[in-house]
Amino acid sequence: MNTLSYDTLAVPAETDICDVPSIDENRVAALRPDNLPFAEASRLGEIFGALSDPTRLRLLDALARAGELCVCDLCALLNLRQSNVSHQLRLLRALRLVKTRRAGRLVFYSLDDDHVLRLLHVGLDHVREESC
Amino acid sequence: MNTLSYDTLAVPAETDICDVPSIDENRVAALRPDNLPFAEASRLGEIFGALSDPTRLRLLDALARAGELCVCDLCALLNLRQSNVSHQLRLLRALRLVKTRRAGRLVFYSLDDDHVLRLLHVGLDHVREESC
DNA sequence: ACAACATATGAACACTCTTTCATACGATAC
DNA sequence: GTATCGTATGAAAGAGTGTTCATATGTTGT
Repeated sequence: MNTLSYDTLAVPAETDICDVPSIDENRVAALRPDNLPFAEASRLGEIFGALSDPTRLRLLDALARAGELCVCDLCALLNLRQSNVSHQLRLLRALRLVKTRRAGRLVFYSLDDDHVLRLLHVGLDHVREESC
Repeated sequence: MNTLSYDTLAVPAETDICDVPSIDENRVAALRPDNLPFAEASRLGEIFGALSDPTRLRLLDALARAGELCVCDLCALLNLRQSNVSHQLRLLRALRLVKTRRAGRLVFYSLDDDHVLRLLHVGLDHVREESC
């Protein structure tokens, strides 16, 4: 999960230089203007990176099913240590995938974004389909 | 991107033990049977993990736009070293996100799965929407 | 005030990833 | 066959990640 943010359009800021004589230079030149900018790819990578860990996926799935849950309930439900749950939720919150609501000393977490749910569903479709 | 595969249903195989007296034991008990199994979360995490890297995202985006491209064209298009491109494509191929076609000494890569495209689109929607 | 509870945070360890260089493999052309 | 081109792979360095323990912060109740 990369957090860098330098951009790459036609002329990249990376140190990489292609070491192969390109085969179809016209085609490449035509495609290049529409390249996904590196900064956007990085931001997108952060989101997918948040979804790349089984523990975080189980947390998100639990929140999706329950609506909202406090930290200690998530601990009990998924059998995780409290500090682990807090750390992971912190990461998800930083990416605005999850939001919080305080109720006394409890803090209830819930999904903050509709896209996350869609990503989970599409991903699960993929996983379940391929196992046929 | 975790590659372990032990399972967790009602009774998890992890060494984790919750150290907090649960607040809402009934609610937790009701939710537990539908928990996302750890194995499934791991598999799902692998897919998202493949999408968590900017370089791989740019490769996939390029393939999505071009239909298919050989390794050296991807190098030229994204300004990446050949071995880097090969390594990343190998990973994507292992997850069946990408497929290959040989033509002489060239190897053309293309997207193998429709879900990947949808994941990219939903993800990009999310990223572009939040920057408003 | 204090004690008890829920959550957050910092440091540290083991582990994994990304990228690179060097080199091997495979196919074509001579 | 040999040379050349395109691709794949192994090893290694540096950076990053996930989880844990210990502890801090903040809230409630007495």
